Amino acid sequence: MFATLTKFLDSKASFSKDQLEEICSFFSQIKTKRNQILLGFEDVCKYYYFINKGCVRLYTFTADGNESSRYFAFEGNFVTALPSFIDQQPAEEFLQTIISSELLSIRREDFYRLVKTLPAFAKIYTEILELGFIVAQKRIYGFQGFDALEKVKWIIKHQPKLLISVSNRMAASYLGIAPATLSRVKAKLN
Amino acid sequence: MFATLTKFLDSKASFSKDQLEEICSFFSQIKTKRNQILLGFEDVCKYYYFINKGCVRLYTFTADGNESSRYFAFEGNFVTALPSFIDQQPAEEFLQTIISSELLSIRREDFYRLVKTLPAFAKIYTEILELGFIVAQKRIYGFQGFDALEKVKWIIKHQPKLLISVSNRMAASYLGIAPATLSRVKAKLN
DNA sequence: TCAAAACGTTGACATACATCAACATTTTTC
DNA sequence: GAAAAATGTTGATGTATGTCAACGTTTTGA
Repeated sequence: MFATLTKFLDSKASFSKDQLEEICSFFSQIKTKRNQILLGFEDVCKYYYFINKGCVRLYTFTADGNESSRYFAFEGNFVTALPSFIDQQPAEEFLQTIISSELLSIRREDFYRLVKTLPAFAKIYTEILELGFIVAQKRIYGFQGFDALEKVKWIIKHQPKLLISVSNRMAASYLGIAPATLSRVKAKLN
Repeated sequence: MFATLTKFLDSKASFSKDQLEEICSFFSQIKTKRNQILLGFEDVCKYYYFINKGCVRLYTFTADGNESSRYFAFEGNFVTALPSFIDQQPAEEFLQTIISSELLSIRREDFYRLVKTLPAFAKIYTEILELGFIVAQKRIYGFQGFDALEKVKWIIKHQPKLLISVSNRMAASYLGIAPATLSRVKAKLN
């Protein structure tokens, strides 16, 4: 149950067996269904999730009422609605398992207690923040000045898993284009 | 010379007089001219900057060769090309003082030494990361689904300083619209 | 202080892409 | 396993905004 998590932790910093056990003791397993909402819009986010199996999507609605996907997290990664998790304000996004998934959740208090008490865990948190920042920046700024075709090519190159694992509609909403446009671009690429 | 910086630090965490002095001792003052480049594209970023006076812009060029402004930092704030600063890869952006400015710079090694040795300073760094992440997310995702008019209204509401302090061209490139479009939208708002 | 450069504004025009709709296909659910 | 719902595809059409150009104004730097 904790194999993937301990492997992840070990790859990022060095922990003793006891420490790993202590960390794992704070996580509970959750099984979710397809399209299950983990966090609703304007909920305050209380949990950090580690994905044992499945896929979690972060998404929201734009001003004109369209879905906008922000992030897809797959097996072996942490995910949460970070802004809300950090400052405990109502989230401006949803967390959803788009396929039936197996997650490990840790409560915010426990998470921050680990950050406070285990320097190696604090280091992992810093890395998550740094990496999250970098990835978000690259993704978003990388798209600036790209037309639909270039966006699709970019995503095929940098996140090939995405177009395979995720519906056209969701992928399109991640790329910031209409599903019809994505469909046409894909046709052009064959 | 360090008044603004110590005020900033004190507002974020508690330091002893000695600690503040130690921290300040790592900063050197720089005076820059209008449009001076602090960090070129593909340079590796070695410094964190604190702005005593002036304004620093983070910008890059899009695939189609247009300038794209990512961030404007004003007096009393830290700024750097974070992705490059963190992982020491060539920056995919420029750092520039758009008006003549007075900065305090700290070298990366010194910065991380402070993070390592002073828990209060580490806390500030974590906060910078968290806040940077949140601000970047809100800004960028906030614009999704906005047309030009809505973007301009948003910026007037949330960063009123920006349209005043910054040229039309730069503001437009921050909003992801053409200068001509910004001009037209502003005319419409009067 | 003045010439030169940069910038802002406005109009005419072009175009990528959204939207809508109709139909085909796949997936879900009971 | 059949009916229903969701999704993907393709065509026709509209529109917001980019681009280009011309001109007036402001800023700059020697």
